[in-house]
Amino acid sequence: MPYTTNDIKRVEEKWQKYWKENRVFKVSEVSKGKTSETLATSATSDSSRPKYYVLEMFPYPSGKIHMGHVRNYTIADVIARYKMMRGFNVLHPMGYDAFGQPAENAAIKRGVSPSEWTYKCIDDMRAGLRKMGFSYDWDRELATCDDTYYKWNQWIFLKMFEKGLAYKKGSPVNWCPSCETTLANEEVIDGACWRCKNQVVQKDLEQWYLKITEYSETLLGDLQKLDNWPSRVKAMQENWIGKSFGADIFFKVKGSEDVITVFTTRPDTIFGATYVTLAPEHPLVMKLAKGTAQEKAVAAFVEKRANTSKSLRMSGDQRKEGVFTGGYAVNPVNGEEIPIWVGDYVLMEYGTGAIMAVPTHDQRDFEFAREHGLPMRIVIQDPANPGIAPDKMDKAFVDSGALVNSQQFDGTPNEEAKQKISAWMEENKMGRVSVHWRLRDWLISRQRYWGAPIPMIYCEKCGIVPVPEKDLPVRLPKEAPITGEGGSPLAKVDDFVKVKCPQCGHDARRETDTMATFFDSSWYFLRYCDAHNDKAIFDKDKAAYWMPVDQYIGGIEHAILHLLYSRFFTKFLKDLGLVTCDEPFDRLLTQGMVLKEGEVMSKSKGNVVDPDEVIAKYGADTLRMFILFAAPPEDELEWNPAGLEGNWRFLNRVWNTVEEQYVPGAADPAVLDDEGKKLEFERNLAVKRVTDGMEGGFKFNTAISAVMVLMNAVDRYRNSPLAPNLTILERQALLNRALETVVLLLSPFVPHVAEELWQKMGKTEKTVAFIPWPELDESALKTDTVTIVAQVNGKVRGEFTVPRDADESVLRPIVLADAGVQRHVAGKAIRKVIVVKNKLVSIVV
RNA sequence: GGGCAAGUGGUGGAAUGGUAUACACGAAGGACUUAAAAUCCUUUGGCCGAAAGGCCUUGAGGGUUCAAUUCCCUCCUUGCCCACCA
Repeated sequence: MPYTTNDIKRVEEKWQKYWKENRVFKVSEVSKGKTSETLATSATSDSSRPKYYVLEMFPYPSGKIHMGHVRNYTIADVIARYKMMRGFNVLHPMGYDAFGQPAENAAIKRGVSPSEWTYKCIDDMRAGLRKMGFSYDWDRELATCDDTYYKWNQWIFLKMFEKGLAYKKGSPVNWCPSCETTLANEEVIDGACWRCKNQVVQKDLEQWYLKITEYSETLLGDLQKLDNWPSRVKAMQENWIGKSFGADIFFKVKGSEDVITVFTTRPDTIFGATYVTLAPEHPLVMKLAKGTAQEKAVAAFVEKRANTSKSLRMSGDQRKEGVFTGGYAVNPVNGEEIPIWVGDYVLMEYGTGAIMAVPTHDQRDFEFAREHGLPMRIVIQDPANPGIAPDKMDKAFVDSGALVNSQQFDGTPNEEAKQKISAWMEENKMGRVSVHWRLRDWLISRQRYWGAPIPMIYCEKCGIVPVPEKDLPVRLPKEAPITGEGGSPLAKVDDFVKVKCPQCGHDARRETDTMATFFDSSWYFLRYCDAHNDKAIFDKDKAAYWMPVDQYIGGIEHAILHLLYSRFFTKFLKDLGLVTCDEPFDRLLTQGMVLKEGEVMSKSKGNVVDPDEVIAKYGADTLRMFILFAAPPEDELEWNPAGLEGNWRFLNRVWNTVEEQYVPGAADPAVLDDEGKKLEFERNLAVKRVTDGMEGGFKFNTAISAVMVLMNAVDRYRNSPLAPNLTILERQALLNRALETVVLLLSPFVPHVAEELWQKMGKTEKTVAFIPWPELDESALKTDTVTIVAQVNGKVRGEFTVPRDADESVLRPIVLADAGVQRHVAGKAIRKVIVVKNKLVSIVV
């Protein structure tokens, strides 16, 4: 019977039901050498089996799964199922990153509670995931909005507070006026809110921060351990952490006790500093201007700057504006008095908020100096332009050269001078060698409702008091006035706010901000190790068994935020003694986007293809196969209905061939005929190619193509004449073996069809997911003869079938006897013959 | 401006120094059919040629090598990330 739409539905529902009811993918860890109970249908759990933890980035439950999810989770599912067949004890969990703003927006728009809306979405999501046939251990499912989960968020926060890693400070923060909440630096993209794309402004607020900077050095250094991460993700993190080596240099302010410390990565240019520039927010700016003719101009500049949003400043022409402060600084290396300016191109948040300007050797300083007519002095000679005058330069010279105008350092190559001058300055107390980081502490408080409450209490007598551990979780009140306006909704819930101080017992107020949702997702992979523990965040031994995640899969958009925060949390929890690994994710695969007509599929572009519709027409297996076959997992994937159709036809062909050609019970032949040998060769070649594809970087597209090649060989074998020394049954046995291999090799990709065909083959002992992966018979790949090519002067001139492993003495006469080769060799002297065994003979004339 | 990828038939893509274009899609022709769908078979990088065969071809140019999509240099294009970070 051909494979029709009805069959797909029947077969896919049948197996999804079977997997669910028998909890086939429930996994048990081996803890303290003890084996926990396991279901008969799933893999037997014995301590000799190595563990494998496959994880995909859990979804935000927006309602329905989309093609991006389908791609992400299909890739993970193939890996999980393959590892199961290879005998690993596989943990493959799923959950929901369920806190966040869309739930609040839905509450405002539709009047449903965020909780109700979210749990409904989770139900829909789960149904969508089940329809794809993913091999999750559903017993470990979690949602970050459950108090059984966020209780431990709060617990981590308290531990961080205890260790001084969570602290509150007032400072200018990124504020999204549309979302009415603060944002982390990482959440501001091109000056706009990452979620709503509105312009972000700066606001002075008291906020909670996590001291991620405490881990800068190890977050940077440990990137080196991540051999199996894409290099570009590592590069992005490296950039983001941004370690700069250089020097802090002390400039005394003329006529005052004040000292301006500048940071520079170019101490070699110190003799070329012709002015100093301060950031507008620098505390000395107004002090310097006070009482000078510049006072008004400086005040106006600072004011104007304060009223310009960061995003506006960064957009536009980036002309360098600034004014003279009226003050002078003394260059410590030569006693020169140079003017102090305030300029908008100097950022208070980076370095010391002050720079020494060397216009000849820094392009920004150059532009500022030109704009404002400031002096320049060359201190590094451009080898291509010796003796050029500063006013003849059209841009700063930033390459290497020897020092000039630098006293005792004249003639020193500048790279060498960096070290020498720094050391010399340090010795003479003019400066010190220093390192600055781009990474800032992580702002985690949000003025929103749908998040984990920050477990802190404000008492007039005792100050900031942490909620005692025994009082966790601090539950989110069910009802709160969510309007999207006027700050934290929780502040308006009296029952929540009013609390007794845990220390003195007097009236106190709760913190009403909630945690950024990236907090929730920074440790969920640890909770999966022991998802229902109500006594502890997780059992240490269980985490030690499962961690690190062996294979993590998700989108490149999380290359910085989520992955950096997760690394930070893992390191913190390791310091607490709860985790044994340094890094949470051993291997990382970043899957490419799904495109349609060259554009990313997205709701806003209106070009989405609904997975449900595809499943209804072709089934989940066809969808899975198309997604895996059309492009390697890391590449972009162009949605192609014709390709989908092609994969559907292939599955039909496999289905029909098994139904019509597979006859159980045939006995293997003692000796193979030539056609049989060929089939066994192709069968083993497919095993080798699929296995290599799985082990060497998840090349699913070529793995599937290898199975297609095997199917082509099966058809050829069926249509070949029966050899005289074989019985029909013996021939049948070879065909059966090949078809069994086809089904097993395909099973990680198309599990429903594979289960059904496996059953049709009469193999009912257990689900196909735990049948051992086909073994490779290397000897079948060693044919007696091989095809080699002959090249003359690097060009292919002939093809030969020769005995395997023949050497030059055998090959040379065969090749030279060939007419095609002779045409190009005759009459010329043979200078060299190169033989690559079983591959080619190369003749140089 | 800095960093990282990538560029191969009509299309998605394959090949990690050794037969460039595997596998699939699409297209063309054929078989089956009253017909269509489905299925099956054949052909399918370009140019010259009746054929045998020859020449060209992996963004462009150069280099290393008997041999380069693959290694090296220069340039062009596209995508992504970061960015007045001193």
